[in-house]
Amino acid sequence: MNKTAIADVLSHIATLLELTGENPFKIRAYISGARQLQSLEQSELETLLREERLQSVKGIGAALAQQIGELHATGRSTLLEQLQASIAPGLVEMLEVPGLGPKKVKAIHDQLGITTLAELTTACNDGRVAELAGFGAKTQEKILAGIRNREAYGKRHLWWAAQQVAEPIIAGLRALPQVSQAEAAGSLRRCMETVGDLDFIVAATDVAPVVEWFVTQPGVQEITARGDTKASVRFDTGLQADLRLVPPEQFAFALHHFTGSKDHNVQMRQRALSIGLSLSEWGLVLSTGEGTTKEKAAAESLPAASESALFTALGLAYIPPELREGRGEIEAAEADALPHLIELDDLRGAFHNHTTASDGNNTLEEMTAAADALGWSYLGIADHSPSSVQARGLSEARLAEQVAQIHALNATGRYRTHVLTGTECDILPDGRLDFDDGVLATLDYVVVSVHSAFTQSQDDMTARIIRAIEHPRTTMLGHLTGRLLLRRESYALDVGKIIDAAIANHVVIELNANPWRLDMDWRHWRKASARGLLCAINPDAHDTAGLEFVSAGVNAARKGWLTKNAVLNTRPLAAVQSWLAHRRSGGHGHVPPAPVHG
DNA sequence: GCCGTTTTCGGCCCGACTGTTTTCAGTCG
Repeated sequence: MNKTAIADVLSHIATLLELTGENPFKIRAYISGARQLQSLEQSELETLLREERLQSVKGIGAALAQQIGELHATGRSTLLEQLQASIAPGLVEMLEVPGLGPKKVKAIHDQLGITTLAELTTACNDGRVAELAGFGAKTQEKILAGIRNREAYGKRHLWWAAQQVAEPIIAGLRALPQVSQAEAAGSLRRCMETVGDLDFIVAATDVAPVVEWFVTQPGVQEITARGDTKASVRFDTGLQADLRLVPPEQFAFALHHFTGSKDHNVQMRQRALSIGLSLSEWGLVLSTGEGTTKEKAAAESLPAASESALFTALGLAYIPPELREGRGEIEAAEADALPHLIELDDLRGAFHNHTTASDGNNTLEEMTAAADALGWSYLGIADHSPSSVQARGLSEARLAEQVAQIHALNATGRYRTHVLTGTECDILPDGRLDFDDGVLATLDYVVVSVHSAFTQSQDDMTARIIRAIEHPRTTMLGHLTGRLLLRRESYALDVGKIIDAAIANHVVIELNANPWRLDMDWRHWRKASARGLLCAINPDAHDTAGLEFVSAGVNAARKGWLTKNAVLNTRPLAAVQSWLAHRRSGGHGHVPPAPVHG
């Protein structure tokens, strides 16, 4: 089993342990172990297992090391099998119903003998659930509603879509006279690729009008909580949103707390404790003395007018929200070694875009005009190759015609944006490219992508892509895994091996910025970039509006700790042209390091 | 189950909200 599969098993064991009423800290140990494991590289895990040093990883002790070893070697867990034999799978499903936690599920099971959601629905309709101790009519109704809305409640949303809902709410909150500060927090602010719900943090003195405004927004279908410091609503799209109201002096602490991630917060609190302080959403206080953190925070919190001040108080450089994933950012901030992250304004153009020649919805000239309006120095056109019949892939002749059009367009000088000639060339099932070398040689660059035979084995797919990477005409690899967020999983492939091959062959890997893709995933970039992999942030635009997807790509790049220098399309046109020319001239494997700009 | 330069035992983040209670348990984040 690989580390992801093992981590999934450990998390599942934690869930099952919850249902048995186990010690919560034991459960937390399994969850934390799974997280630690996930943050290791597969190769690190192999090494640690081989050298029997797994227990050197913080959070993994004897028991977890044994579990992990067993799962790695055999793919099975005796503990998991024991738990599965004793717990009906329907109980795990019940945990997903909002309002139902392990205690209530256990009560429902033990006292009513219920093991499935269907039985639970019947029992609620019969009024039997309301009669249980600690339950009542409202709980029963909430369970029924939760089961009905399970799909919508549980669904995550693309960051791009959630951002569009959040933007007007933030603007509206800021416009209220009672509000001095308002920000979105949570996974939206951290720019996760998908978002579970929205969190808004508001500094206000008079809360009632703010709550009233919030719960009466268009699209609000249900108000699920409404108090003096918090209100929750659910939109008709299923997206949920929380509003949290704090006094102005607590704003920075609350914003930090609700931005998370959970891992980041745990580490921040540990860091605070290590220097004699206690950090909470309420403030930062001395960890000694009587009283709760909240009581002390109200009376004596160290002031923090901003998140920056909060980090400073803990001896840390400011950590941008995108990095707050508990993946080493606190250590880096302590050493003042955080990267200077790429910004949207750093981009000078992009390489992977489509026109009406293949499956795009805007013409070459419309796309160019749109790029010009964005201030781009260059726009790469990479329409599909012949094998992508469904996308009207270009024949050799049509490609030659398009290249001639591009040269003619550039010659007019009509746009400040220089158009580069490229192709998104299919990687055929055996790893050959879909155009002959001679055709590829007429282009400024070549993006290679998989669009067929998604069901190949991992070994075949990996070998196929590596063969394409080793092709001397290949400039960059498009959408590495083929995933569509919330819709389609990645095809099977060994990402590590492909990154190795790209670095060895000086091939760029694209960060496809289409909000449905964001592929290659941000989690791989930090290490890959440190090893010399060059990134290109490409919108994969199929219309003029699609060019703006690059902002989602920049978000993902920032999450991957990428700097401006790590991304090819931050370079000026001349530098990009000379880089591409060098690659075409057979500089294969001998490309000098990228010049440093800015 | 994990951890430890005060500890090998006794902690492990903790507060808001809801619904059920009549002082608090469970859930959530």
